[in-house]
Amino acid sequence: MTATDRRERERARRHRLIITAARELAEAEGWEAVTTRRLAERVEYSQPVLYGHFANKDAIRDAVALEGFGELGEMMREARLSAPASESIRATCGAYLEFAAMHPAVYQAMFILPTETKFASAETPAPLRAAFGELVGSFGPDNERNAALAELIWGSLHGLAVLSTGGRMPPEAQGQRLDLLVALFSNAPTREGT
Amino acid sequence: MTATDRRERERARRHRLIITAARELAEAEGWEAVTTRRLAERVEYSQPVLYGHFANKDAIRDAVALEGFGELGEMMREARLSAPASESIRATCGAYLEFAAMHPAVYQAMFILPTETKFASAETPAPLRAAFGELVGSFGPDNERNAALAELIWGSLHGLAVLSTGGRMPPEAQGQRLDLLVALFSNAPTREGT
DNA sequence: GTCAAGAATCTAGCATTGCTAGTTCTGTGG
DNA sequence: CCACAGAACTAGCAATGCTAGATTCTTGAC
Repeated sequence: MTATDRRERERARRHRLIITAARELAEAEGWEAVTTRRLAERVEYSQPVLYGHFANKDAIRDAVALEGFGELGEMMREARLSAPASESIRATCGAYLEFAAMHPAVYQAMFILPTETKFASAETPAPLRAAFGELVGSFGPDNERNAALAELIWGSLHGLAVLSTGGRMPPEAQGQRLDLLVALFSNAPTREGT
Repeated sequence: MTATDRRERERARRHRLIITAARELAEAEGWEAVTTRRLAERVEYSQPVLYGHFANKDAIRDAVALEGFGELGEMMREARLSAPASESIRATCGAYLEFAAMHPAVYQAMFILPTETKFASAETPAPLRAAFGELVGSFGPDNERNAALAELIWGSLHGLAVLSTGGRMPPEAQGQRLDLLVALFSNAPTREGT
């Protein structure tokens, strides 16, 4: 069945093509510029083929987001491993903010725009779990306390990322904010109470 | 000139009517349901009158946001004043999160959706400055250190607010997260370094 | 009171959007 | 070589933000 086999391969290739085209277009001109017509033109097919691959436009964005979760996890992992253990929080968080600044449109698809992707649930996709695991891991062993700290610092990082790329907070001072944030979280008491 | 005077009054009344109608519709069904047609129907005028009051649809949303900044500042102020001084950070931050949870659509217009409103600039509208001032004030006198802490905690609060209302973080645990956040920020050293 | 000037408001329409029904083309198996 | 299945396209629908042009309504001079 090499015939249908080849078809399968070509189909997968086109699937990837659509995702990367959407990503590039979004990164270049923002998600509001990603219309089904422009996207179709970009991949050199007509609109209906997009719907042969994805249920609707949002599903395409979700696919871009999923790709992003993988990359984000990878970036945080590498940053943590290539830094001394005493700096693992700082390195991981720095990688997070760097990713958000480098790929604002992908970041938007992951964490800002409406999505069908399930967070903190049984159906949460593996790359997302892995990325969050990196954040927890930077605090040490995976126990309840570190998970809580990781969740909180994730919230903080997300806030900083989104407010600065959205022009609501001066982006220049992001480094200082990160320093301050890491300092506060490193002072965290080992048990609750002082 | 009571004639033109009355016209002026009616015009102002309708201006307010449009804003509150947009707000209610957004809060009830989300901003994507706020179309110019539905909004026009709701205020019982035709579409073009909307454009006699606002440059475009986004300007209506910005007007809703501006109203929100006033209310948020007010809420934080009241919370801080009716709490013991030792709890002012906690009270102010609690009010922030409460506002975000109570008025998700308004919060979205203020801090998430694209906007023409200038943040951290000379043209920043007074209600926005006042609201941020409340946050700074909860840390004590308005100096550089407290401003930096306020900016950072604002980022953190925003992250928590947006991730929990967006279904990306379980909303039930918001109280615990707030406790943890406030504990970390209360431990902040007075001068940089340990 | 009448009637033209000007303001206020509406109707109707444009271009663009996401999505799809129905037709045409293409390549494969007999 | 041909009939047929699947793939791709054309053309269109309903809804969107916004606006030009027609229409109605108010106002003030005579």
